[in-house]
Amino acid sequence: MQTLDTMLITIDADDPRPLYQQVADGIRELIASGGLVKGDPLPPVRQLATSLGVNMNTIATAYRTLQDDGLIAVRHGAGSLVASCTITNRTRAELLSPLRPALTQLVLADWPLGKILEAVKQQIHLIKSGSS
Amino acid sequence: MQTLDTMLITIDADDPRPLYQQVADGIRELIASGGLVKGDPLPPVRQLATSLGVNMNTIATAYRTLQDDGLIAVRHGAGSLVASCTITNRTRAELLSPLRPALTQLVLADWPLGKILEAVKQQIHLIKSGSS
Amino acid sequence: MQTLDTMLITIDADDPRPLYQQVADGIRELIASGGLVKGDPLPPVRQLATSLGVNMNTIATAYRTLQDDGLIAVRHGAGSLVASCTITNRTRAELLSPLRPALTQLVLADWPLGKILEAVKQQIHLIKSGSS
Amino acid sequence: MQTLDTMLITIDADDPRPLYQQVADGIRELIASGGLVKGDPLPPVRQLATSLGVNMNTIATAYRTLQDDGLIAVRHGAGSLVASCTITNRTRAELLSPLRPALTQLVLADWPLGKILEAVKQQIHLIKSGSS
DNA sequence: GTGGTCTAGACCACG
DNA sequence: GTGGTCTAGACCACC
Repeated sequence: MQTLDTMLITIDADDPRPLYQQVADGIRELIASGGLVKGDPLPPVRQLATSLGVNMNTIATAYRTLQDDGLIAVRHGAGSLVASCTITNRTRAELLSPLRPALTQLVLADWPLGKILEAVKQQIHLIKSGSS
Repeated sequence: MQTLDTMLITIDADDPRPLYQQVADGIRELIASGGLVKGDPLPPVRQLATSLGVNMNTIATAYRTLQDDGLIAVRHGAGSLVASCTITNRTRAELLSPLRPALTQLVLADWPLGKILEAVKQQIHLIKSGSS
Repeated sequence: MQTLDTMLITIDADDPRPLYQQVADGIRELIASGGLVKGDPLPPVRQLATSLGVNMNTIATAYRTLQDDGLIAVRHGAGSLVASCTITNRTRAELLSPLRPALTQLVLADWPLGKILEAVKQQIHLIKSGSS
Repeated sequence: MQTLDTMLITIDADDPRPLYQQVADGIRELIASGGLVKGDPLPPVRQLATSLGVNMNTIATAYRTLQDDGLIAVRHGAGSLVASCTITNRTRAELLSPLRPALTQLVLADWPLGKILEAVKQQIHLIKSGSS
């Protein structure tokens, strides 16, 4: 059981992703890292909104996205909580397709295979440990 | 030297990426795979547009993106060509940041590290060989 | 005369209906099935609330809804009871309007008329027999 | 091929459904009736919004709902169109569950089975013919 | 007090 | 000109 105070999500205006997706991705990482486990409550929409300095609706959209993923449950009038820590019902192709352009950039930057794998391993470690 | 007819870029309306980015990513993969090398001409904007069934501006935007990468040179009135086969001027963080959310999905899907690395190796191989 | 212990109402967090309406609908089905008849007492708000694991106000709202239907009588300080087993004062249009979107879904799912009528017959039988 | 002018969707402030759902349900009926077929363009978000006297975002939400159903395709910057005329990937239980409370009301109103079936047949006919 | 919905209006991304 | 995103603020439904 985790207190909500550990919610460390950062919003970056220069990030190409829309704000609500940055928030959703941030919470996904928190769940992936074990920082949030099944049953943990999420902060109220309004609280997280003021805490991150964004609009209420932005957070609501992020929560709706996570609800569609089956990762969280939003209970009208009673707050939201982590419903599951794993994503299922997603095909291998759907999971891998966002990887393609990201890896293409590394190939074009002339990174050798070993360096890429090393970086991937490091990123996964960072995700699982909940760092930066 | 490669003829332009081998340009095999596929556009998918269900892909979350905007069309212009699908086009740009497609050309990036062609360059990464060696299917296009330095000096190779790119098809005229109009021709690629009609060939892919998209708007001319969509292709123009894609070319502009690639120009910003330094990968292609757009010569007003004289067509475009591949200017370089490697991306430089990109920080390690910029290159790795799109990897984060893609890998988070795999972690949430409960893929073990080995399976992820195997998939990454396979994807890189597909990119370098210019497959699917 | 029916004892209250046979109250078998199930609450489902994934149901799109609000909790109070699930409770009200459940009691409506119990009355429609003959599981509760005119004069039968309903469980006290507090008891049903703890029994279903929901808030007291949720039950109170459900009872108020049923009272508006004329199905139950809520006597301050003396418990509630089934006041009638039939709904009146409802226009044909009011009764049929919730059917429209439900049937539209079946039409969009390409169910032939016969299959829909069969399913309707089965559902009515389930309601009248008080099953699942 | 249908012109957009035939879009006859009515918004009712007294309807318990939220506005965006009334719009989505209205378009679902238009598709179910054959008034809109695969490939038909939908009116631009802004146009339908002013035409119905609601906010742009309300229509955008309705369109997003229909997109999630797979019924329409929304193409950023290029309008929306009907992508399919049938709903799939929905379990029998999911399709039938909204029928339960609607039928319960009719049972409580003491409608005999025959009258209910007759009304259901009529409603389906109205849906398929695109009437009121 | 919680989340849901809606509005008006702005700005941006896209085709 | 299209749809997407975001804001500020309001009101309602729900628990």
